[in-house]
Amino acid sequence: MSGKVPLHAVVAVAGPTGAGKSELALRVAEEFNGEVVNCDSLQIYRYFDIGTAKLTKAEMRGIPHHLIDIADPDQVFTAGDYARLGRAALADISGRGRLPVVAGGTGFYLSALFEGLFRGPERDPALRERLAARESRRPGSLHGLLARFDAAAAARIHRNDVPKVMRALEVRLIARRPVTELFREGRDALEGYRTLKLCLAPERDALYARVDERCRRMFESGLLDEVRGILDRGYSAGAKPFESHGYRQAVQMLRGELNAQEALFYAQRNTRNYAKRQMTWFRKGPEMEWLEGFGNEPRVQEAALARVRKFLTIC
RNA sequence: GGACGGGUGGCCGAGCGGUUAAUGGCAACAGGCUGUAAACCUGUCGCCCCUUGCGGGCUACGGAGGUUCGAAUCCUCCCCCGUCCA
Repeated sequence: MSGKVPLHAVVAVAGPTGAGKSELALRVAEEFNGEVVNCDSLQIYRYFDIGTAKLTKAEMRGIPHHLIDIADPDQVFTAGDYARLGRAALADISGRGRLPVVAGGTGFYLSALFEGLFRGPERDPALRERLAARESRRPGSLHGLLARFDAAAAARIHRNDVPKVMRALEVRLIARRPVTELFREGRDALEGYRTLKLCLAPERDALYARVDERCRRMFESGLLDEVRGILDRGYSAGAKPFESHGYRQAVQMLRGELNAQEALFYAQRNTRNYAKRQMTWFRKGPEMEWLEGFGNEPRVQEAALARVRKFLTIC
């Protein structure tokens, strides 16, 4: 570090769905003159409100929120896009002398924002289409191809994980260099900031109970109507965000493939499974400051605010 | 009362005389993840023991008997469940 250039501060609030990230982030933003930057891969999308537990305008209590409703449902949005927009938001907020508070449960986006991605080519739809066709003709052939072009990558990516095999191949074909080699050149990490990463870690059973309850309320408060509305706007039920839990089941219900009870059951179950995966992701996260409990608990909020206060005095 | 069909590990569901602790799916638990990530993928999964290696022991397919070298698989009786005829 040069020591001359003052570093801006940024706080992140991570944790599994339903842990109360939004509430805690809001609290931190209110307390320290901050603005919230969304880091949820689905709140990015317009019209997907109820099922993504987006805060309403009123719930935001006047605190500016960024990177919410910035993409249409049929738009391809990647971690790279997120990292770019996220950094722009950070710069903008810091530039105005305010504190950016990143909030969200998409671990991959969080790492793309802070740790960065490797410097490689972006996705190439045409190439992918060709590769996908090949794979569907002969399942497993992509992994075989990768083994020839980039043995190291083939060794670390399971042959069944087609999306990752495809990305590795795509990189190799476009950059004409193995991904593993590009990885070694490091990531495009965020610079110029001091970061404090908080991660909510509620007790498992309590979290699951809350997730179940939350899912029920989503259906009760019009998730189905929301989905109908999105489809009425002309978006296909095959659009990416419809693949997510809750929305997937709502679509199936509209098609008559599930009844209300089943839809709720599967939505709850998949959300619980997701929460578990998030915890796995964050557990290994570097330099995480753990907060046991939910983000809306006064006790947890006090602990978080104290932590942030201390962090800001060092900055 | 009669005729069929069925009761399998937390659930669903194969197996129908022997390499079967028992295919598979789900759940559960653990984990991976460098541009679609709320996605995609992997491992474990009856109990106990030597942390040793495809190792050893025990308990398991509604219950009780029986046939057999050997049964979840065949026979008998009983108990449940479903459909149909009365």
